[in-house]
Amino acid sequence: MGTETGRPFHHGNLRAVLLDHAHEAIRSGGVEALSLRELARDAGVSHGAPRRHFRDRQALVNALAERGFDLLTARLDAAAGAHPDHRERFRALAEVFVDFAATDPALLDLMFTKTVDPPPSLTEAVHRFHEVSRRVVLDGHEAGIRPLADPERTQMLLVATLQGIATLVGTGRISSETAAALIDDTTTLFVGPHDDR
Amino acid sequence: MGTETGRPFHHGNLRAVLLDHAHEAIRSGGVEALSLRELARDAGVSHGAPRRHFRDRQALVNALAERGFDLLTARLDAAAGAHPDHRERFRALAEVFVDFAATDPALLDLMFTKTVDPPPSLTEAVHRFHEVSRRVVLDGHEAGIRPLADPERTQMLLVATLQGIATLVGTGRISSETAAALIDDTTTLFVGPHDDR
DNA sequence: CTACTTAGTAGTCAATGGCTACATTGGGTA
DNA sequence: TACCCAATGTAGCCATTGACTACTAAGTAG
Repeated sequence: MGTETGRPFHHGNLRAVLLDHAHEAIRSGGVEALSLRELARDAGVSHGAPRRHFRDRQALVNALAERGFDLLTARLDAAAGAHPDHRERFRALAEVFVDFAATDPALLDLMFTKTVDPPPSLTEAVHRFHEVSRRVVLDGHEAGIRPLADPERTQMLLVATLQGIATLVGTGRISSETAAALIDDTTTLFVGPHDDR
Repeated sequence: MGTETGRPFHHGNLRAVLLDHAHEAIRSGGVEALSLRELARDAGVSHGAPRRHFRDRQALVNALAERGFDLLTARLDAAAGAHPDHRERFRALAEVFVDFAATDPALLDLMFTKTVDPPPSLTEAVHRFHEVSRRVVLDGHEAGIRPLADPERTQMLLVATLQGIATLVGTGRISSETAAALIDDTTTLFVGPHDDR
């Protein structure tokens, strides 16, 4: 997937190394702290080398966003697969989302920032990301759990809600405890009140 | 309000002019397109002048975020005041939010980006922003509209949801039409199904 | 073995943020 | 009124950066 060239050449796999360091850089310092030249230095290559893999700074940012979506999608997938019960699966999804935001606020920010002319690979990554919640919501819908009439819209509203909670956590405006409570509430709204008989 | 000095001095009111131009700049080009020197040129002052009003680039960004919150708060207030009916008031709030995102995606992005060590004035602006939805939700709660047990959490979840929808609109991932539909759905979830007798 | 493509290097340039020393201005006050 | 002083703006400087170009090295395919 993605635009991997993959084969070790002069350096090995510069592109992957650059992305790793870039990820690390934004984790401590935000997007603004990204510098192509610094990445080059970190990787031990000349300042022009990154240009062979990323047309410009924005291309690197886009690649990071794509990586972010792939990462989040993988975690959501794993969480969904680990819980057969719909309610638990739903909760697990939400928790993964919030955890992602708490761990990597800058990356989440990138992923939900407007990009003019996003590359097709990014658009595809976003699509794959939506597929996870889409499947979960559709499963619930078929099992009779229908908070709204249209499951497509339920899914979109769910993504919006989770992204919103995640953003509040990522920006430090609510605590992890509050976020956990909001996940409870979201679950109540989307799959109904807990049935503790 | 905020940190206005206000009195015309050498230039007039450089700070306000800089903020105006900055707002305009990010509207067409995002945060990355912000340049202190370009702002100075636009305002017809030397490149060092902005430094008297904003310690560094980040301070300008923070001031923009603050302005964004004040702007959004004012619009939300106006919308809330214009609708006595709870359901309509709720809808109006949501619509203002989404409209704001559609018009000013970069500003919304700023407002919900992590800031290390935000200035007190920004924190206060955020607080005032939360007050609007807080009051609306509490009013509804007292009128018996209680989607969740705790109104505080209802309010926070509402903000998260609206911010989420707004972000999806702002980033161009959903259309305005879809957003309108999601507002319907949000209203259904938070105020109950429409009662068309 | 040779030609071609990909990856990386080295040097250049304009623009930027941030710093410092200096000039100007207007309000408060002795 | 005259003076002082803090606020405001200026001018010059520097390191860093993103982007561009010409050149070199290294694999690969014919």
